[in-house]
Amino acid sequence: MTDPGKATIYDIARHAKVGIATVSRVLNGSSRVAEPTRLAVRRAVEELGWRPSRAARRLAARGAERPRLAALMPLFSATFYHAVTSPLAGGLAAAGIDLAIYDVPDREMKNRLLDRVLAERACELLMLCSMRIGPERAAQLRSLAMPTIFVDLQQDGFPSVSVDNHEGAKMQYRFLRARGCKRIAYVGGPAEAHAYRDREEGFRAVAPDAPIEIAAAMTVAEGRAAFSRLFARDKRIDGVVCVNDVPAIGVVEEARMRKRRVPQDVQVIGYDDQPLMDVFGLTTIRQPLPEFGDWSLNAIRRLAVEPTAPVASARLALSVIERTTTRPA
Amino acid sequence: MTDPGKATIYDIARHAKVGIATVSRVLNGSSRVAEPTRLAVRRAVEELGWRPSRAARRLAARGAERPRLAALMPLFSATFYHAVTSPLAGGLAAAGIDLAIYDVPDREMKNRLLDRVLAERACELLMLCSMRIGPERAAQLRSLAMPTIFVDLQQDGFPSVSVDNHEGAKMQYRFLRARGCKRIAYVGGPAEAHAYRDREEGFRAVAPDAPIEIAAAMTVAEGRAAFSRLFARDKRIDGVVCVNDVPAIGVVEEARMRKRRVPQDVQVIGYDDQPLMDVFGLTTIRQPLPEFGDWSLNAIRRLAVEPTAPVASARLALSVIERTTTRPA
DNA sequence: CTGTTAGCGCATTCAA
DNA sequence: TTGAATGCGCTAACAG
Repeated sequence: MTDPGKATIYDIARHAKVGIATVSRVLNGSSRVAEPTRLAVRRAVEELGWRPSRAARRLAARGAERPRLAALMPLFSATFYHAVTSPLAGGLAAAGIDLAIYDVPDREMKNRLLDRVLAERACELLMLCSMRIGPERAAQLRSLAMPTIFVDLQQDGFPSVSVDNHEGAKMQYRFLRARGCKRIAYVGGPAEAHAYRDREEGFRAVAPDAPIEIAAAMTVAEGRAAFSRLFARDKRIDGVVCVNDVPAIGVVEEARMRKRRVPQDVQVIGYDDQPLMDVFGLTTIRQPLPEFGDWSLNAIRRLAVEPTAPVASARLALSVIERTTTRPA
Repeated sequence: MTDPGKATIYDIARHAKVGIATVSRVLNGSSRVAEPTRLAVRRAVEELGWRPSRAARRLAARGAERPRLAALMPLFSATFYHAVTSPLAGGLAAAGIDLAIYDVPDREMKNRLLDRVLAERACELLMLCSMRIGPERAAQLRSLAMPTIFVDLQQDGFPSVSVDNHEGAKMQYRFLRARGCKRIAYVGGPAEAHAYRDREEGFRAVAPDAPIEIAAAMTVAEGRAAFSRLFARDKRIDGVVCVNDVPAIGVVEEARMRKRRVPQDVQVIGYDDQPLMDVFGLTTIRQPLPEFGDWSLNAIRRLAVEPTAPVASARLALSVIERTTTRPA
């Protein structure tokens, strides 16, 4: 029929031959309305495909508006995602702040979403996870006075909470070295992820010549495959640094499958300290993920009250969680 | 000063002794404004603590509004949460639907949030995960014509996607029986969770006299503790049905710690088939979690277009994933 | 029971 | 460069 979603209560009032107040009444189920008129209105609503306008309703309702946080993040990692959104969602609800989540699979989508969200002024607080922005975008955010925080990666000129991924990879390398490894290899992840790229760079910085294999999908199976390739290149590998715990599990499994004892023959160290890694006994780098969420929550609460408040960035400490895939010191 | 957030551009116009159009101009950085006036306005904005009204802006902007889905769910389980929101978030973005997520830690918060969201008409689509509602709430949703779907649990009169948790527990029990278990015990979860309670009821229905212990926080450690208690009550237990994979891991570990061989002496079956369970070799019940997300996405897309569209509920099939914590048939 | 009227807070012509 | 007026779509008095 008519362009759906464009009809207003005036249209349906005319169509049903009643006043707009009556329309509003049946729409809200408030006060009593004669059955015939109510039906006429309902029918008009159906026929015209009317849809309420949130904006108009909110405006007319005179109710206080809740600030809204738009959180853009790649949802590929269940643990990361949960670790940050869980404290956030709970705390924001208590603080009366709405949370809108947008999945950002790639850079193109990041820009599309950002354009949209900013153009529509869909939020008054912005949180960008695991991504960075260019200078023009930064300028835009500033000129719009949009309070923005970065999570997982640093961004010049904006508050952020992050860890030093370069340093994390170096810690992994040094740890294996200190445990006696002579031939250390690296299992990396997809370079699209800044964090993974940073880790790989950090590793490269301390071990320029070490062999590197990529586990693109970050699965256990890919970890196994990566170790197989590494092993084919050099059977004397005695240490493997992994960009993430999951492929690290695969590395351990495959090594054992090939009769290499872990940690006697090959030592393995992961990254993240995901759930259950203690049960596996995987030595790994712990990222304080819950603190990402806590910091974000506090920053957002602060900015919700005072959008121009200065917020100090946080660089969280990494630590080695020593378990049984590496030898005791 | 004045009640912050209550100031309008009229207030700041008066305060800065200019017209509201001018205020609007400096606020939007549009067209040229004399530097002195711009500063005056900026100052007024600061002093009055003015905050833009999303609703008014959207209304004035005349732009089309995106429908919004409010998703209420308990965020306690990372895997469940991720499995359903991930496909949803991606698909909704593509469909031009915004996703607002609300953490629902308990029933009280559920009602508070529902009251708020409905009162504020903060969304035009509603998704309720892992929860049910009473008749009065159902009537309210219907009278508001709020399209609502239920995920994880069935709700009479509304479309839902779910599995049969009663049946799942029975499958677990029967599976162990078929593998020769004579004395089967149950490790349950917190009764606040409908799904866990349903599973426990299902188990009870087939094994009225079996011992039951609860792992309240659903951790590996609690699984261990639960088995310890079970073991103290009856050393001849030869099968353990678990409400969830995580405590199941604890059960396996503790059993082995106590020199019970798994699966020779004690067989264990979990529930969920969470990530990495294949590596652990845990026999478990698989819930098709990604399908929860897919079904939800489709249902929401449908309802976004036609709010009154009839949507068929889905009851997804459970399956036993046989691994090495149970004996071969 | 129902229609008329007046805003809600802002962006935007249109004049000045 | 600026201000007054208009309208966005809806709710809520206020009359009838």
